[in-house]
This record gives sequence, C-alpha cells and structure tokens, in this order.
Amino acid sequence: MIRRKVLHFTAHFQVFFLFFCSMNTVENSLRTLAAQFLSGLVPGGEVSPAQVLLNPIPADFEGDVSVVLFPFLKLTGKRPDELGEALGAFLQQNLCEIGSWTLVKGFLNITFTPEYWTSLLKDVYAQHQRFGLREATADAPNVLIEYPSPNTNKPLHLGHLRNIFLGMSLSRILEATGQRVTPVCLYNDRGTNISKSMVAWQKFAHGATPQSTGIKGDHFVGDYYVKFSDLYKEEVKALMAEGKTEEDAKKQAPCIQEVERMTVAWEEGDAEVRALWEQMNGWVYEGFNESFGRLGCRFEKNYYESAVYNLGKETVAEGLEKGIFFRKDDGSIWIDLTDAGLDEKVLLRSNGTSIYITQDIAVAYEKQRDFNYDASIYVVGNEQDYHFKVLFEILKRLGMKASDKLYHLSYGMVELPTGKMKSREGTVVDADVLFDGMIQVARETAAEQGKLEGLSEAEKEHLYTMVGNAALRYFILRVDPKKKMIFNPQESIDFQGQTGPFVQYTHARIASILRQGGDIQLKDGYVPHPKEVQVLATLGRFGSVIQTAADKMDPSALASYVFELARDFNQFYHECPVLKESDEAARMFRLALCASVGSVLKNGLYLLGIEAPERM
RNA sequence: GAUCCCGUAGCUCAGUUGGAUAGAGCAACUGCCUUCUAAGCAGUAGGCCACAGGUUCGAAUCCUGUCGGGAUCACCA
Repeated sequence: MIRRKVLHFTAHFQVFFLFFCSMNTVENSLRTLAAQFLSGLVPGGEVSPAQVLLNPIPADFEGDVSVVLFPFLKLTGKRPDELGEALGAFLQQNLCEIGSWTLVKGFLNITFTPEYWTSLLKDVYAQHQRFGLREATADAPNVLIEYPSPNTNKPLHLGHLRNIFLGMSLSRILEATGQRVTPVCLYNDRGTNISKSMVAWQKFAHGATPQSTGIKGDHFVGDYYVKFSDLYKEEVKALMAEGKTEEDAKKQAPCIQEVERMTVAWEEGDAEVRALWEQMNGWVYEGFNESFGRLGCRFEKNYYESAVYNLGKETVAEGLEKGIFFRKDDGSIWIDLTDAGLDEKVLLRSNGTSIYITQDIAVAYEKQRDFNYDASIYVVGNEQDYHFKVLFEILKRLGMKASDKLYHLSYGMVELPTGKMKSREGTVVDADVLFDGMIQVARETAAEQGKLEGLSEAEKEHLYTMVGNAALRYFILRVDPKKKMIFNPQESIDFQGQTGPFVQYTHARIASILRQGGDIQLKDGYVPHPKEVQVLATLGRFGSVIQTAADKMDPSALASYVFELARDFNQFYHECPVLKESDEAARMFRLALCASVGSVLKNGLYLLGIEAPERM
C-alpha cells in the first residue's frame, strides 16, 4: 500500500511561482499593443493584455499566431472585419516582427517575418544548453517533497513506480523553475503489517536470510508477508468450518492474535521483538535502496513512523489548550471540521495512543524544524484525498507557518487491462520485475536493429537501461497524474510512436548529425523553411511548458511537449537536408537548429527522469 | 446514504482562462531506405466528446439533472 496519492492544485500555491515565465516576448508585445489599441476603442473601458486571447492556428490556415476578436466585438461595437482591419494595421505598424496578417472570420491571423525566426534561433542557440531553465537563487523558495513513502513489509510495485516517477519529475521541474527542492521519504515501518511478516518469518524461515537464500531483501520479507496471508486464510477457513462466523474467525485466528501480541510487544519495547524488527526492516531498506538507486532517486532525509508515531501528542495537547480540539467523555480527542465541509475527526484514541493523522501532524512540524520549508508537497494517491484535506485544515487551524503552502499531489490508481491489481490474486506488478523486463526488451530490440557496433559491452548495457527506463517512465508520465491510468504491459514496451524511446531516438539522430557537422557560425539573411519555422515555434514554447508543468504539478504537459518537438524535428529532418545542404547559410541555420533541439530534448527528457543517449 | 473524481476514435491518451473543421499514438490498410540513424516520414480509414436540458455570438470545456465506473466517509494506515 502506498502511503498516499493526490488531486487539486490550490490557487494560493501558485502564488509561489511568481515569475510568469515568458520567453515569448513577441507574444507579450502583441498582447500589450493589442490591449492598448482596443482600450482606445472601448468608451471608458480598459482592456488588459491578459484579456487578449492568442491562439495557435489550425494547420490549414496561414499564419503563426491568431488574435481572437470575438470578445471585443460587443465592447467596441464593431463588426469583425472592421475591428480586424484596424487592429491588424495598427499591430503591423508598431511591431516590426509582423510580416503580414489575414482576417478569417473573427480571427486575425498574424505571420511573423523571416527575420523574427532567425533572430529567435540566434537567441535559443546562444543559450541552448540552459535555454528555458532557471537557476535557483540563494533566496529561492525551498520546496519540500515527500514520496513514495512505502510500507516496509513488501517490495515496491507498479503503483510506487507512478509515485516515484511523479515525485522525481516534479522535483526536477520545480528546480528548473528556479526553486530549491528537498526530497524526503517517510517509511511506514511499524504496526500490524510489519508484524505479519515477522510472525511468518518466525514460523517458517528456520533462520533463513536474504544472504542465505540470495533473495533481494524487500522481496524476501514480502514473501513472508504473503506466507502469513496464506496461513491466515487457512486458519480462518478452519475456524469457520468449526462453525464460527467469519467475523469471529478473523479475530480469533491464532496467527492474527500472535500479530497483535507482537505489535504490543513492539510498543512495549520488547528486546527480542525489536531486534527481529530491526533486522527485517534492515533487509527491506537494503532492497529499497537498491531499487531507489537504479531508479535514480535519493532523499535528503528519511522519516520513520516508528520514531514519530507518538510525537504528535504534544501538538494535540497544545491544540486542546487553545480550544481548537475538544475532548469527549471517553477521553478521545477530536476536532470539529464541519464548518469546513468536513466531519469530526479523531486525533487521539481514548486510551491516549496516536493514530495515522496524529503522526502526520507530527511529521509536518518535524519537517518544518528540519528544513524551514516554504512549501511542502505530498505525493500520495487519490485514495487519501480526504485525509489530506483534513490534515491541511488541522495544520492551518494550529497556525503552522506555511500551512497555506501545503500541497497534496494526488494521483490516480494504476490499473491493469484486466482490472485492479490485487495482491490476493497475485496480479500485482512488481517494480523490479517490470523494470528488468523493460531493459530486456530494449536489449532485444537493439539486437534486431544492430546499430551499436563500436560500443563496449558496458556502454551497451547502459543504453539498454536508458531505453527501457524511458519506455516505462514515459508511458506512465504522459498521463495526467490526477487521472487513473490503465497500464498495458504490451503497449508500455512499445518503442514506436509517442514513446520515450522515440524521443531518445530523435536525440541520438541529432547527436549523430552534430558529430559530423563541424563548427556552427550562424549567417544573416536566411529565410527559414516552413518546417524549420514549425520546429522553432515549438522550441520557443519550452520555458512556458516547464512553467505550466510546475504550476499544475503535472509532468504530462512536458511529456507531450517533448514528443511534439521530436515529431516536428523528424518532419524537418525528412524535408531539409542538413549535412548535405550546399548553401552555407542554410546549413549553418540547420545545424544550429539541430543543436538547439538536441539540447531541449535532452533537458526535457531529464525533467521526466529520462536520459538522452548519443547513439541508439 | 453523503462527499469527491472520472466518462473524448476499436485500444491508450491529449485538448490552455469557453473560440476556427475535436487531435496524437497504437492496432488496420497504402506508399518511401544506392541520400545526414526507417526506433523514422507521408497517406487512407476510424467521433452523437456517456445522455438530456440550460447559459451565449460560440460549449468536449461552465451550470443542473440522469446513467455508468472509481475512491473516500474507522479510536486502520
């Protein structure tokens, strides 16, 4: 079970991302000028640049960008063609980048001059390796991000992969907008589930260890968790055969009672139980660390439920004093959130012990102490939407600093074509198995292609890992996080079409050209080909796509972008020779375009957690 | 029962604060490798944007209702 999943993006969080990244200075000028002109036509009114709607233009029409006139017809009392003519003439007069314009219905379609495109390429190429990216300043906001927060009784599965891919990608995206990002992980390392693995190990292992069996630690422990479930099922069945009700049988099964005793013993600090717990968790962490290592994620700090599960009590006591919480007759402590559209919520059991949310309150303060964050993101599945609404509301009422900068990145579940993953039915897709499988497919595909002669074995293996990783990560990240997604193992290993390997392939192609291309010296006076304009237009969007992805906490925006850029480039590639181009100005323009696209693809892939190979 | 999320091509998904003829990829069919990497490119076919109303110059997008799918509503995590 993943600790958490996420959903809505609060408006106030976006206040954070102050800078509205606008690389598109021409579009800004366009808006400003249009607003200025339109304001003059509206009696007593004012049109702001933001009100000017700029649209992309459908393929069949001429032009680079379109001003939508409809919103201003009523305001100005003019007909579309009348307003369009006037606005078009005004804009062309005042913006030298505008080459021509046409009017189609209520749309003023503007075409930029060739000089605009060549100067755009000059700009992009000049900064191409850092184009679209921002460096964090020393006083940049410090954003804490928590993921994937697994339980320590089972290995990672497909659901964790979505979590990890989102967490990693979002971290990098936020960094690319100039923020400082601190990744942390919270381990749910105690309680009933962990006790189950321990009980089963005592019963069945006869002292076996990951070392003695050669099984990866997290899988080793997970196997005993499964063994426990099987045993439990049998015992329940046996009791029911003796005539007990299912409810009673589930409570009275000897093994589950042993689990309860074990959990109590753990809480009482029983030395033997603690030692076993340390040992088994140690195996799990070894396994997790291996998985995290090859997935490329690392954490600034680890938090453990076992260390904090009792810590929330003080905070709850303070809240009680302040009258934010109240005590019921049985001694349990509650908060009434009905005025916020939520329910009453228990914070402390009647016996004084803490529950899940108590722990979360504690961890929120711990994080604040440790990192003094400006914002805190929890990457957790959408099944916990309600939990986080409650948690954030509580923290707000407690008056915690930055309590208005807490964000639940809620993502939907991953399902299989056959339905949901169910551990009971053995349909859970294991993360390690899946990852290995992807690499194997990459290996086989590369063997079929046979383009890798000259690479060492180590380089080849690295490449297979890159490509397998790309296929898997892209397949998952291209879907809007908040939506549930269907994971089809067959399609996920596809390397054609809208896939990670397709984008990688495009990068490798570009790298190949650049290796043979020589020095690049841009020349003046070149008039770009339509396909080149198309590539440049897409290239220019990179910065704003990153910003959108950051604002919405949605890497899928970037996944789409990277694919579109690669697709545009491939079209250009098929129509415009680069190395074989005899005209010097054209060849230089194209080489610079290749270099720029190569860098943006590489950086864009990086933001998704994908490496860009030089060959493939 | 209450609350929240989702419903777009056969399949998987895009679709900016409402804007032009709803887009990709996969699968299917047709072409293109003596030319910079064919993991590519070009083309054909595929749609009552779940359904019904409403708002407006204009709705896949906003509102209401219906149907279908999912999640949550524990002194579980």
